[in-house]
Amino acid sequence: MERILQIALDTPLDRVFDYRWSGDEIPRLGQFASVEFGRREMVGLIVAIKQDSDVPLDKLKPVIAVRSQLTEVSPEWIALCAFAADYYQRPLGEVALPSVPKNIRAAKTTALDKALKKLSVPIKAGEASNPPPLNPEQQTAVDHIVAAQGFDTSLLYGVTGSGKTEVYLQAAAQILARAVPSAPAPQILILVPEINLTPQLQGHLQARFPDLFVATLHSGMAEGERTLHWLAAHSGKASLILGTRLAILASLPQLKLIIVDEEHDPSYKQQEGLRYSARDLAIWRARQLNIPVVLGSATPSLESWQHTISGRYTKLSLPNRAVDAAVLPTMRLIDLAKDKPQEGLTFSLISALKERLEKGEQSLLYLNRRGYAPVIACDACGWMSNCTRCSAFLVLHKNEHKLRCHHCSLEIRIPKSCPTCGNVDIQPLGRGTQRIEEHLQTIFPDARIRRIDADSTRLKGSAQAAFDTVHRGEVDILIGTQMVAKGHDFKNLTLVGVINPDTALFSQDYRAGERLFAQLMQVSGRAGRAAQKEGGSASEVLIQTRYPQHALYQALKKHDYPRFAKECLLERQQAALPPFIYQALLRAEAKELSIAIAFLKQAAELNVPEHITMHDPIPMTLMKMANSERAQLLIESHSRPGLQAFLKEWLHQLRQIKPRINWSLEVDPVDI
DNA sequence: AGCACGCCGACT
DNA sequence: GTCGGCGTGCTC
Repeated sequence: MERILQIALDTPLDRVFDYRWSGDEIPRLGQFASVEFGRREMVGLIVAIKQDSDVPLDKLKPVIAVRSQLTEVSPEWIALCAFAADYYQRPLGEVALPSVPKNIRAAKTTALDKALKKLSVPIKAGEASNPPPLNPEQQTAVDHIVAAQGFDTSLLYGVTGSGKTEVYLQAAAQILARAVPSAPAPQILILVPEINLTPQLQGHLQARFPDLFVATLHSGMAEGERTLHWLAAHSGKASLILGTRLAILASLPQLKLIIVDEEHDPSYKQQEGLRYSARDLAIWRARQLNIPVVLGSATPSLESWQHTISGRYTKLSLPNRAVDAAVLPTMRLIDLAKDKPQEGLTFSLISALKERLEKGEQSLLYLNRRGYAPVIACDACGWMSNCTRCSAFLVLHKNEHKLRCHHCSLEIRIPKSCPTCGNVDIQPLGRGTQRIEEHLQTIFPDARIRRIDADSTRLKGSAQAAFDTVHRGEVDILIGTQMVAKGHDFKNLTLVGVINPDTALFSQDYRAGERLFAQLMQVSGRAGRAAQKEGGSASEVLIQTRYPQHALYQALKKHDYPRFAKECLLERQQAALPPFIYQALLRAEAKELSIAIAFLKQAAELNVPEHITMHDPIPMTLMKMANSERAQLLIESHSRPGLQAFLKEWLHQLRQIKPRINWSLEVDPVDI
C-alpha cells in the first residue's frame, strides 16, 4: 500500500516535504532517504510516515531509495534536532542533516558501505592504567554524579590542576561498569572546547579504558574518519565519545552521562549557521534522556553559577590542587604607572624572566594580539593603516613583510612611505606577539624563545609540534595568544607574564570582564602545575596593568572567583542583563549602512508585544566587514517562552520584507 | 541555499 | 543580434 513519507531536507525553507512511497517494505521513522528536490538529488531524514498529504498527490514525487544499510536514528535524536531548530529559529532539516557525515548524505553509498565494513573490526584490548586515589572532595563529586537517579546537573568547580579530569574518568568508569551482558553498553559523551585539547584527553581515556572504542568527533577530521567515528557512536559500538561542540548533535542511542569540560568557554557557542550553545543543548539532552550532566570549570559561566545559587545545579567544589605540594601561583599586579615599560615589558617582568632563565625554568608570556603591531601610522599627517574593506586596522606582520587584515583576507605590502603625504617616517603603534618576541631576543640573546599563535601554527600538526618542543624543555620563554592558555600542563613552567590585558576592562561588551577573568585564571593555571623543586622558583603570575586597584584584578589576585562572580551578578541584576533577562540579536548587512539600518527599523516596527523590549538599531562594533556594512538590533524579554513565541511569529514577518537583504538572528547572543 | 526564468546593457 | 547581469520565485 502506498504511504506518504514526510522528509526533512537541508534547505533554508522552514518546512518538511512529502514524498510517495510504494515499495513492499514500509520505511521506518529516522531512516535516511534520497529524493529528487527541485532538479537535484538530496538525502533527507524521514520524520513521519502518513497515509495522506496536504499537498495535492500529483505534485508529490516518489522516494528514490531508502538508506536501508543504516540503522534509523532514534525518535529522541530527532526530538533533539527539532528542539534546537525551534529554539534557534532554524528549519529542522538544517539542523539534522548537517550534523550527519557527508558520506551518509552523498548520492553514492560506496564510502558509507566501506565505513560500515570497517566498523565491524573488533577492538583489541590492552593493559588498563590504574586510577589514582581520589582526595575526599573528588570522591564526593564522583559519588554525587554516579548516585544521580535520572536528570541531574552538577557544576564541578575547581581550579586548574584540582583534578577535574580524574573525576570525569572515575565517574565514567562507574557508569560504564553498569553494563549488562544482554543489553547494549552505556555511552558517555565528553565535550571539550577546542580540537587541540582532544588528543591529550583521548590518550587518557584510551589508557584507562583500553578495551573500549573511544570515538572522536570534531571539525578537523577527514571525511572517512568522521564517518567511521559517527557510525561508531550511532551504532553504540563506541562507549566513549569525545568531541568539540558539534558532538552534542551526534546520534548516541545509549547515552547515560554527558560531561562538558570548561563549560564557560565561548567556543561552545557556534558563531554561524545554527548558532547553538553546545552546553545548553547538553543540559536539554540530559533532561530529555533523564540522565546526569556534569559541567566543569575553574571559572564557571555566570549563567551556571547563578543556577548553583538558585539550586537548579549542584555545586561540587574541588578547592585544592590534586598534586600534593603543588600550590596556586602567586599573583602580582605590576602597576604600569610606577614601573614604566620598555617596549611593553616592565622591569619587574624582565627580572622575573631573568631569574627563570638562570634557574633553567620556563616562562610564558601571554598577549592576546598576534602580528608585530596592530597598526602603522604616519607622524606627519596622522594616516593609519586602515583596511579598505573593513572598519579595522591592517595589522603589521613584519616577518612576512605584509600588512594583513584579521577580519577579511586582505594583504598588502608594507608601504615604504606614507600613502597620503609621502613621509618616509611611518611607525608601528602598539605591539603584538611578534614584536615582543623580537624585543625579548635582543634582551636575552641566548634564550630559546618560541612564539605560538595562529600565525606560527598555520600548518596542520605544527601546533602540536610546537607544544612538544616546550614539553621537551627545548624552550625557555614561550610567547603566545589564547592558544597557549588552554589545557597544556607545562611541568617546568614557573612564571606567567600577562602583557596588556586592560583593554577588555572598558569594553562595550558586558561579557568582556567575565571572559578576561576566565582567560587570566586559565593562563595562570599554566604555572605551578607540578610541585616546586628544591631551590626552584615559586610559581608566579605577573600582570602588567594601569589599573591594579580594579575589582577584577583584586579578585584575581586572591584567586577569588566567587567574589568576582558575586560582583558581576549583582551588576547584571541591577542592569537587567543576562542571566536575568533573555536576549536575541537581529543582524543585517548590506552594501550601505543605511539600507541595513532601514531594514532593522522596519523590523522593529512590526507589531511587538508589550513584554518585548526592542532597542534601537545600531551599527555593529566592526561596522564594515569584507565590503559590507553591518548593523544589529537587540531584543529582550523577561520571559524565555515569551521571547521564543514572539521570535517565531516575527521571523515569519521578516521573511516577507522587501527588498530582501542578508540578515540573521541569534538567540542568546554572546558577542554584542 | 540552489537553480531557473526573465528582462535590460555592451560585445563578436 | 546574443552573452550575461542579478531581481524574483519556486522547491513535496
